[in-house]
Amino acid sequence: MIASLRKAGYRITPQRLAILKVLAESADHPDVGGIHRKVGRQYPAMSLATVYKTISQLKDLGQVLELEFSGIANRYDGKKPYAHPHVLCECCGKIVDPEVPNTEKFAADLSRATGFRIHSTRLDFFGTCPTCLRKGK
Amino acid sequence: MIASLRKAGYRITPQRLAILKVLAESADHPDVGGIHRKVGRQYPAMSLATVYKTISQLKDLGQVLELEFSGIANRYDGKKPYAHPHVLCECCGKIVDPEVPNTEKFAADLSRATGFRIHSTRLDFFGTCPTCLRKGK
DNA sequence: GTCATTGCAAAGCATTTGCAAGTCG
DNA sequence: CGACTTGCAAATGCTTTGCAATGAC
Repeated sequence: MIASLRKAGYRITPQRLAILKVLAESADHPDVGGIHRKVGRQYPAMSLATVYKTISQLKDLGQVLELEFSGIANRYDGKKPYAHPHVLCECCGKIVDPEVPNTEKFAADLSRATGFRIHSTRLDFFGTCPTCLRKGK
Repeated sequence: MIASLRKAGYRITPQRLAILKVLAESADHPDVGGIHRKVGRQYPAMSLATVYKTISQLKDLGQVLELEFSGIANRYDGKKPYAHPHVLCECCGKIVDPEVPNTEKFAADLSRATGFRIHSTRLDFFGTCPTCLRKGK
């Protein structure tokens, strides 16, 4: 990620490094608020705007995947920055990456059927996770 | 839709009828602004809030499918109010329903693999439609 | 020293909510 | 008539933007 930013002409600031670190280490698909909170332990003056701006650059460079939601804050995946299915628990907000084969074939079939050129894919499933189910929904 | 509202104890007002009419007749997955604009030809005083409230009720009754997007307004489908794949043109905003088989099987496999109980599904594809491609992207 | 970046505050949008006035049943 | 609805305005929550001060290279 650092190399990618440098190559694109962006400057490497301590704030950015801290944000990259959180993104690279988080397996839980955090939202901007969550990233800001974690980085804030080291940089209490960090602005939300800085997190948004840095993520936007990483997104443009293809280093981070943005999971868009309406109603709730977008979530970010710095570990697998390419389109893949997600399952979200509507009870606790947890997001997991299920094993699903042939997701690209899906898009290819679709492109053939509709004549669209497909740029990106969104395969999301919403439900209740095993932990929340056990707690009685 | 009318019967469904009445059965649920909601009143049938002229404003609601006009909104239902637009939803039932629109094949282009309109957003709230678009619905409001169309209904406004007959009811210039119609409030956006009324459109939002009516759609929310229809959503609860399962009579309308809400397509959530972040960044752009949500779109609504009153013709096929159950989860199905969509392809959206990022250039002109057009949404089409492609033919894709076995989408329920997808969710079933996933439920087995993750232990989640799946409530709803989101299969969206983003790209450029043939018309916009022809116009040179 | 330059120019990108930061942090703050204000603006922007889609959506929701509170409430007085109006109306369906 | 009483309870549900309407329409307005204000509020909310996430995200973006403008701008002066700061800091990377």
